[in-house]
Amino acid sequence: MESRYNPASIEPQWQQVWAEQKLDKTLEARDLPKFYALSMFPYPSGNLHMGHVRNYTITDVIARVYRMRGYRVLHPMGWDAFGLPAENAAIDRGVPPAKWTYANIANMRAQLQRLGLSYDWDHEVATCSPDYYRWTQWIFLQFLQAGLAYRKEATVNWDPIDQTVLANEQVDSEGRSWRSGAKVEKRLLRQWFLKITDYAERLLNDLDQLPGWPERVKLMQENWIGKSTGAQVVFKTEAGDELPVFTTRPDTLWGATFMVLSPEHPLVAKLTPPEQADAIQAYQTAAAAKSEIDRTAEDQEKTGVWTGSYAVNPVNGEPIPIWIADYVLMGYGTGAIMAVPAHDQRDFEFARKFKLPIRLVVQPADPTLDADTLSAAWSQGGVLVNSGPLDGLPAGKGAGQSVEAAIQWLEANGKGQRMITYRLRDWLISRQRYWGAPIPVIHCPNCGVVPVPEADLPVSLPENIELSGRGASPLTQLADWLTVPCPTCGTMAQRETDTMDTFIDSSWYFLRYADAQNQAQVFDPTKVNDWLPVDQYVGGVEHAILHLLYSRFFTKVLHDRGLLNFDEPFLRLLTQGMVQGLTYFNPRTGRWIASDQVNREDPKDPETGEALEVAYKTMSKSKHNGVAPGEVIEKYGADTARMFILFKAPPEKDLEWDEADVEGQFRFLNRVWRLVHEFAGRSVNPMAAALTKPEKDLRRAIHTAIQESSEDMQEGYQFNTAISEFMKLSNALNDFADKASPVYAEGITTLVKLLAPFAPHITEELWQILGNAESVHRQAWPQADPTALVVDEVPLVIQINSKNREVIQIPAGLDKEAQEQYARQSEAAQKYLEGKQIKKVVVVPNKLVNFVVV
RNA sequence: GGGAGCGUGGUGGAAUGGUAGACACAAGGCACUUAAAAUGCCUCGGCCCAAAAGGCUGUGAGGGUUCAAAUCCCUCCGUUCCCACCA
Repeated sequence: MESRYNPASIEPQWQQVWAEQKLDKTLEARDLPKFYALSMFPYPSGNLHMGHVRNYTITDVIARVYRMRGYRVLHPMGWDAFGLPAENAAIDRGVPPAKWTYANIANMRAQLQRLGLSYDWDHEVATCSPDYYRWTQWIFLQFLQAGLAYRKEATVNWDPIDQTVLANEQVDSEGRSWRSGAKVEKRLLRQWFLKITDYAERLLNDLDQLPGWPERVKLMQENWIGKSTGAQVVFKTEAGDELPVFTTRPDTLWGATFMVLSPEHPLVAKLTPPEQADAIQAYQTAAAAKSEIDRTAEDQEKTGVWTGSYAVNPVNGEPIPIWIADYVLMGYGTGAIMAVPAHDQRDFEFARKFKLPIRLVVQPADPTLDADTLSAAWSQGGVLVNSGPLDGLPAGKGAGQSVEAAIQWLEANGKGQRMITYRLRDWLISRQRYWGAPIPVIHCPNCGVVPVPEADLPVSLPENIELSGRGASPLTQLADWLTVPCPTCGTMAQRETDTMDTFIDSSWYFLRYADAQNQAQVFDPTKVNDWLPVDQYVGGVEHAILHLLYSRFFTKVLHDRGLLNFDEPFLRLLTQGMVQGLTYFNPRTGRWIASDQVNREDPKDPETGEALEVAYKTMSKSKHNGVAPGEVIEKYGADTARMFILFKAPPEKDLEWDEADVEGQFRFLNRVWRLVHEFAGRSVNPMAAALTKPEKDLRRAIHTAIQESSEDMQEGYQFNTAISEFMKLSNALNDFADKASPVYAEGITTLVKLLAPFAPHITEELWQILGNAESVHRQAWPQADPTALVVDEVPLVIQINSKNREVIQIPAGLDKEAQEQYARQSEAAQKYLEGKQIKKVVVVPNKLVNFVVV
């Protein structure tokens, strides 16, 4: 009867049974409460890494617990399948991107299935499939109709040797093309944008509606949207041209002693007298040659050139010189600033370097500042001085303070107006790439930009192509594909050859999952409104900004188009930490060495014999750490891998993968295996009228495990402490003598059920060995019996002057006086209270009594 | 420079105002075994005492609030992440 726990044989066997029985099919019964559990879908790179395993295991446990609690659960999986790696692989190996991608999907799907993840594969989507991108294109047309998609010029990275557009990630830190090594140039192209800025205010405000999101993610989104309130003030040049500036500190306008324009500012040429022209042009050329990185680098010394012109400060009529400097960016605000050196550090450094005047307009009570001796800009509080109508006001942004007063004064005197700006830019979605969803528009010489009629969707991507990595997108070379009659006038016209940013594909996939196979519509609104919003979303914190913001934007737009009855897609969000692998580092050679080549006790470089440093690296980014999920699963089984990754650290924290610790989880599962096998087939005594003391204690242990692990799963998903509860229960069962007791039987079945969402295969096997025909995954999640949790006695801590002196057992639930009486009779009290005067007694019911004595 | 977080045994971590170190990993010892593996049992923050009993001390450092602080407040140190010449 006794058999060894052999995951390699039972796991695939049960996976097959579950697949045949469609155990993980999504329940559609409308009378059950719904739960939508979602993991961020992977890019099909070809292989699962430990970060994936962690992500999907977390969501799978949540989905399984909700099923056992009686919910109908949608738990789908799919593929974020468009993107650059497929093109790179195509160039390197001469395989068409589609073929490479689908092969990877097949491979990774098999790896996911091997982990025992309870997906309903009937809801699978792949963003590169025409069934999917047809609707991505349809949604783009919705944006176009809503006036939320438009074209404007924007720069791209241009490789002059390969004659191709490069993604930012294809440009190295020196500004060279990764493939040709050519110095990358900037080129202007007309490209498509989505007007996410129209939604900036809602995307910001609605963060308040997301109590189930981590605060730090909301804060990151808030910072990314970057709302700032201030004023627009128009300065005039001597020639009468207008130079609007945006400032968050309009109260310091009286302290503006010069202006700075971005070197690219369109008025620069006009402002420059001939004698300054050479200097200005030289500076502009130098600024243009600087890479983004150089220009935004920290501790960059201030540079700049005077244009030779002056502007008039509208609040006091003073002429102030106009400079250009590369620390002012054309892409932010108006590309021009008023400089207040006394109260802005960058302006201060600039003024000191070029000997420009500094005028104090905020004077704090202490220290008393003097513009001549100022060592840094004063950006803190104080009272306004030298500021005409604002003199004497407290500096600050609140009502009645200087900023608000300044805005009101500017508006009343017609010198400027209140203005709100956002750091958020419109979303550039054009990619000069092949492997993406084609933007469904046609350029007609007569009609201009014409949307492809919905009936003609999808605009399919020709799949059998060859990529060279040189020249323009292959779409521009395919005459058959490129040339089509204009849908409006019939003239021969050309298709748009840009494809969409892959972030578009992933901004709506969670909607399609609810109705993945719909051929007639993007989705049936009834189904989507039923399943959505997502109840629990799980993924890496690296997506905290872009993906989550774009998905929220899409959901709001589709809501406003009347397609959805909700406008926030994800109710609760869990951002899981990274998985890192143990590696060794040789500080002299700078080489990383995999852990399996090094003796842990005495890490030495296998080639040079030098001592090594221990380090952890992110699994997905390092090739040097030899731990792939495949090997671990082969050696210990999927259940052990799942248990380990959940037990090792709380889900939000980074996790260091160390194979030595995996053994511990394997041993725990083996112990459970033995416990159940030793029990199975035994006869169980009938329930006696009264439980013995050990039975009562065991019953309390059982129901404590239920109670605690259920709480751990409810609040914050503390899988690590939930598993430790299972271990405690297993230890209690192991120590329990009367194996024929009905309470012991209750403990065994409870343990198997509690463990089922975590280790689905071994529990299914053990459940069957216990004589059950139905799957353990169809059982109800155990309920804690409050009567079993009741304790007769509690430990009481006796403190004298807050120092622990003794622990005694007292009856539970005593009133304060009775509890104090027990405490007074304790040995510690007798010993330490003798001859002392009691100043105060603190009684915490069922916990402690503290005697404060002198 | 701005924002957020973290800092607890040899290690991962537990404890969110009330017995610090749950549950594990590693390590050491013992039992079983011809032996090994597996398994079971014991010890395991530091210091004092021959040992036990016991005592003192201990959650990055310093201070504060409280009968009571890993937990709350202030200052500093270290570290991680995000953003950043953002007007």
